[in-house]
Amino acid sequence: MLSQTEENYLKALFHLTSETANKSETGTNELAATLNVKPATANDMLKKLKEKKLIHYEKYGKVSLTASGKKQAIEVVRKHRLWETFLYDKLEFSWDEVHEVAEQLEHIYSPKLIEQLEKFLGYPEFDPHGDVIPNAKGELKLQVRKTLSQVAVGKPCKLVAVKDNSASFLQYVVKVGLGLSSKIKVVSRQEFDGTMEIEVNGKRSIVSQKFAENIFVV
Amino acid sequence: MLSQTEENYLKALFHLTSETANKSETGTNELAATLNVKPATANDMLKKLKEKKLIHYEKYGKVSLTASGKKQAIEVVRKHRLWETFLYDKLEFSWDEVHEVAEQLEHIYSPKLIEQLEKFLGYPEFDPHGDVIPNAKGELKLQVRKTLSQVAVGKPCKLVAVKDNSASFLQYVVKVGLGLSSKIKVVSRQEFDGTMEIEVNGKRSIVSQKFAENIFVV
DNA sequence: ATATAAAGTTAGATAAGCCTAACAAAATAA
DNA sequence: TTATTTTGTTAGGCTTATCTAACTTTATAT
Repeated sequence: MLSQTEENYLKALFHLTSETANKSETGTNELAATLNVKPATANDMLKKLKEKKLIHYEKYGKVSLTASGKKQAIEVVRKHRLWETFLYDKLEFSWDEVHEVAEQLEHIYSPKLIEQLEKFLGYPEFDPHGDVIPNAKGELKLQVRKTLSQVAVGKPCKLVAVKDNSASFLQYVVKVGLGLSSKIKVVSRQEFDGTMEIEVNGKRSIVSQKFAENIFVV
Repeated sequence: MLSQTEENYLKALFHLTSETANKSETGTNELAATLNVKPATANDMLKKLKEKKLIHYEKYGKVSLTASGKKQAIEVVRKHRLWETFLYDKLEFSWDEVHEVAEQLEHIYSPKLIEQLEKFLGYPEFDPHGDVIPNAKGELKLQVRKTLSQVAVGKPCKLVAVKDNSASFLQYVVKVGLGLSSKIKVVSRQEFDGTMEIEVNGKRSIVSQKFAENIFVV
């Protein structure tokens, strides 16, 4: 069985090499930065994960998950998202509070627990941030979605998910009046720096390009 | 904050020095045996816990919890029992399955999680094994109860809790036809080895003294 | 009252996961 | 195409929690 640390490395690799991230490989430094460890530490773990055949990796080369590594990473993601849903739906946690606790809960080992939790929650398809919850087989629907920053001026769209799950970002999102399924209209965009004006329920706000890049819409 | 390991040592010390165990102190070897580690390992941890003022301990002396240590131990017990209740009441876990998973869940850190979980469960007083769940202040009702082995022949009694929480014991308990609140009549007892015959719902069984010592009744 | 047994302690080792400092390779820019 | 910057690796150390083996203290039994 994998240690919590190993699970965290696999999960980070999964996120860094997913469709959402638009690339299929990553490097030691990027991985280290994601996990808040030094490159030397990440390097040690890469050797270990390669040894266990969970990643493709050669010295000085790029890193990607093997089928086995991806399967295990998805299982962690599945647990994370189910727990987030539990906290949000059943325990009155807010959008920005669920992530941190789910980071701990995702490492609990008990197949029956996850099975029953999923059943108890009514086999949810999406977590509170709008992300797809992989099913028990590790399959996850590919979502067609773009970021708010890619929407044309004048176009209405709907928020389906957020990219960043940090409390600070989510609190900001709420402050602008946004939530899952919010309808957004792009009023204008600055050519210079991508800053845009948006309208949500009649309320207008100015948001940065960085902000808009972290909002997924359809 | 305490490590999982430290929490486990405190919990073990709590159980070994509780009213139920009929003593207020324990030793290195007993503690080590409970936690399935070697005495040398337990000894190291005792020094560390003393340093943190969580236990009373002097070289070659007996061990007991300080007020601070007891408070933290009870918090772990509280979490353990709330999670057991969750698994049993909400996720269809059986009597003998809850303990193992709760051993993992009890170490999740999130005050809000426990608060909300307790509320969600309807502020339960007892866990699935009949043990009292400490409240948020760390208070726990002292239960007056004796073991089945102490019941006089001919006396009827009611199962209120079990001492051993292992799956093997609990499965045996179920096999004999027992569960929480089961009514038991002591039919006879062997003077020689304490083996007793009991009757549960009209069904008679022979049980060992060791078995009877692990059943709490009123 | 002393010998033996039981309980407890110490020293030194190991593995996981992290670090810093020094170095090597690869990518980029002049 | 060479110099510089970025990226990645190695070597050696630290901490936590574990172990074994040897030793010491306390308790028990004759």
